[in-house]
Amino acid sequence: MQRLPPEFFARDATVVAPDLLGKVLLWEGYELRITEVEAYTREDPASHSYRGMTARNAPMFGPPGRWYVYFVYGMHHCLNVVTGAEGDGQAVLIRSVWTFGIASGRTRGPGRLAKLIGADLTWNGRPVELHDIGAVARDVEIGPRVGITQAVDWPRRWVTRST
DNA sequence: CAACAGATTCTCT
DNA sequence: GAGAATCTGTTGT
Repeated sequence: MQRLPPEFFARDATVVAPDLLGKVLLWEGYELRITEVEAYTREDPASHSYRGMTARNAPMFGPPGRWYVYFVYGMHHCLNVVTGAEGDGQAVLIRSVWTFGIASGRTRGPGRLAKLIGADLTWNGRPVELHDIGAVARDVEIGPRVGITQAVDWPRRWVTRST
């Protein structure tokens, strides 16, 4: 079990995203293994950072390896990891994880994941603690992202069925 | 300032 | 497939 170093996140979101599959987030003593991610970069029309920095997306322009949590639809929080170099405005959205312990299974959607682990706006800018347990994600599929209307066809979503 | 769309999810049709 | 819950950012009058 090795904690991912800052250098891990200081790469392009499209490179970090697939590399995050199989990595582990420790929460309340349980291992949450990442199974679905999406990459968002500055030149992406669907990215929050596309039109520059605002109060909400400011964490995306901060140093990599920190959390970027935003509130959408007046109801849900979404959990992202800032990537690239400071000022790049990149992030990887963590859409779902595989839970062990309580009830093993795949979480459904980024909103439910954030609620499960209690992620909210106070997480913004805090260092990310993810671990490499040596697991290799298998059966990785690349496909279109979810819930957007711009650049829908950009292959920037990665999913693995392995646990 | 009003209108609308949005990196969501649940419920009913 | 449509609607609700209801916050944030963008665009237009």
